[in-house]
Amino acid sequence: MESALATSNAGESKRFRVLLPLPLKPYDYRGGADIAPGDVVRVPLGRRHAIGVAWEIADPTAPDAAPAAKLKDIAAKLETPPLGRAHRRFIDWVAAYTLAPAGAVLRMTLSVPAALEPPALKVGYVAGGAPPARLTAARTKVVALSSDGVPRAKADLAAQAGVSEAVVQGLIVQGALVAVPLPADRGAVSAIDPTRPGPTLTAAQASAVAALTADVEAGRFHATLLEGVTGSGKTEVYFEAVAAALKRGRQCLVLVPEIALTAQWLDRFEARFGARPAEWHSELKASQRRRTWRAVAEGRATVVVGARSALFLPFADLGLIVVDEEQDGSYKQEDGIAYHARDMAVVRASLCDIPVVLVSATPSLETVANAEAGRYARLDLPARHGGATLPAVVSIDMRNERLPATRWISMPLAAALTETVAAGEQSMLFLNRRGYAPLTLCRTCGHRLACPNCSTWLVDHRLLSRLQCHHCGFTMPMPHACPSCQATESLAACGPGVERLADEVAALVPAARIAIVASDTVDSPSKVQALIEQIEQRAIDVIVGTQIVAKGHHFPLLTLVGVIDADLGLGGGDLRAAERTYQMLVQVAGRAGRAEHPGRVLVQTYDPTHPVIQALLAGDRAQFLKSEAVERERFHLPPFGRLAAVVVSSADERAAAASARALGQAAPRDIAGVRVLGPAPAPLALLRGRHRFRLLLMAERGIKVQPVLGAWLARHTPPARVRVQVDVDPYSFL
DNA sequence: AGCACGCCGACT
DNA sequence: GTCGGCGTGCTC
Repeated sequence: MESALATSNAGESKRFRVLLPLPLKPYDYRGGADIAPGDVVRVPLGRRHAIGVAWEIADPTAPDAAPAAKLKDIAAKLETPPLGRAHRRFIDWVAAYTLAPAGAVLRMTLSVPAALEPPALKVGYVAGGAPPARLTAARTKVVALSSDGVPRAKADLAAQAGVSEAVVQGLIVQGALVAVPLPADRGAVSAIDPTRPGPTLTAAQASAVAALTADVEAGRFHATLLEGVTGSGKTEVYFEAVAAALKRGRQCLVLVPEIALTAQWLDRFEARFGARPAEWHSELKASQRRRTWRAVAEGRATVVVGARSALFLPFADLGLIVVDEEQDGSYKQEDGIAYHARDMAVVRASLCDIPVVLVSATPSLETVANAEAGRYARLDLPARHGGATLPAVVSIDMRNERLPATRWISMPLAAALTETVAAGEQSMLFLNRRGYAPLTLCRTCGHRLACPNCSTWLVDHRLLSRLQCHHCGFTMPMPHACPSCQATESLAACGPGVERLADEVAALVPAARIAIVASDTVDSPSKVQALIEQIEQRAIDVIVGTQIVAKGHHFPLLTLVGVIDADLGLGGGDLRAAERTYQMLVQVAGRAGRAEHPGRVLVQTYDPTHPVIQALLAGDRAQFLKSEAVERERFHLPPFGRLAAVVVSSADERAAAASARALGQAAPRDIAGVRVLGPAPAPLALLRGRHRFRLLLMAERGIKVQPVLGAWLARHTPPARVRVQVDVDPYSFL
């Protein structure tokens, strides 16, 4: 695959640019004829060694080339599959786009240092050499077991002989057992079988499959939006595209927003292909991570399902990328290198020259715009069951409800809840707030319990009996007295979280069996599985949950959905607030009445005339997208204009403010179609102990913002303790 | 990111 | 007099 090295005499050395997984530019090293671009190498760096990738052959005459006298030799080439040219170009592309040092992007690929080293040699032991000196009963067992000549690891030998490892160790020291190398555990080869017969497809599914299969077989870049409501069979359709790529011997990557929610997805995959795909997410154990990384690099893992970071895995021969739930906000990485995995998936597909499929029931405005402009093909799947009746959505105007300050469930919703539980059906209440109460204040002096590291209130988590900051990891026990005025019995919970809402449900419907579902109560795939089983077995009557209940699972008996505070996400002037809230509410509403049971959705709101609420009530998605697009176009917001956020932060507030001001002064002024707003304190002015200021660059659509940003930021070098982070295409305004 | 160097406060 | 805090700077 690699371009052949120019013919060179053996032993002659070349200059290589070596990219290290550090926030540095590439450094030049000397390498012999055994080194080729893409090789993973170990190089001396200062007084230590570092692992990096031979990126390309360097030009010694380049103006910024290091002087020959500074060059050091590449110390070794590691036994890791080389990083292909397309992958290296992808890393360079992401670095250029996000204005991050290429080394920092490489770090996302070389995220498992242990996988780069040769696998630890496993040692087994066989009987041999000296017979044991004092033949105890325990030693006899070990000798008898090992006399068959089969090498066993120390722990296996001890376990199988029923003795402790100390006994085995004693025999090893004596020389009665001798070490022999065990064959390295290379991990299982994928048992995923694309030739198993697929499901029977509807005509619409079959034609979508035909289009995607043709793309896979052409083996060329092509982006497709696969759109269809839940239950329209999108997953079956892209499974067939996966099968087509596998039949051609190529690897597939399926990106999903949150791996914890994919137990049902994994079951479906296994039902179709006879085995589970490799998983990639942050909760993997070190050993699994190492094995999977290696298997992906060596091409043994044929299908990977993973969170956004899986996009940087070193696939040996990627043939297809699928981005499921492409509209999901969790694809956007905010900290460190700010990138959008959906957009970068399209870039990776383009550089690898392979198809990419964006899948959604409610595609993002960006993706719809790309499809309408003809940049993406569009495949629509109609609902399968003759148009499963959409649940009736009704709004409740909370301004007329006059609820006491410690209640959040309106009369109509309370009545519906009681009826539904009495009928033996299930309900779901949606409130996007974890914990018991979002704010605790002192009734005596008015003091509010705030995070010491962030400008946010501490959230009362009664299930843990602690206060928690949702932005940094800060947590403390609930104090007995007010920290400010020392008054006791004076701290009051303000506002609802799901835990408190569950209390209210329990008071309203004492017989109801309630499950609180939030990222902190259901935080592992096994807990998700257990919860789903409980719901399916009708052991739960009311689900009270945050946004994690919005997607995924099909519960046939769920006939009532109550949205507690539909306006919650709409404040704050975030450019995507309306879109995000609408998507979320549509998904939540979609949980109701999926089978024969008709469902209903009650939406509590203080602003029933808001376009988001109106669109939800009317069930008119197209109209909503259109009016939202008009708004964004008017203000030159994405996708009709470009944004880049610059966040200046430091533990030292004055230093951060000074740098932010300096950047404001240095901002480009005379470029047509570009303007810079700010600096202003960021909405989260203090985050994890750092004071933050924001600047926002707005540009017309056709303008490449990276050169503008690059030139701008080069005009001010902040002191070391001040960090300047750039977010091209920011999602939130935090 | 490491790991050095270097320049100011509390110890043997 | 030294030990050691972590601010600043460099690594081909």
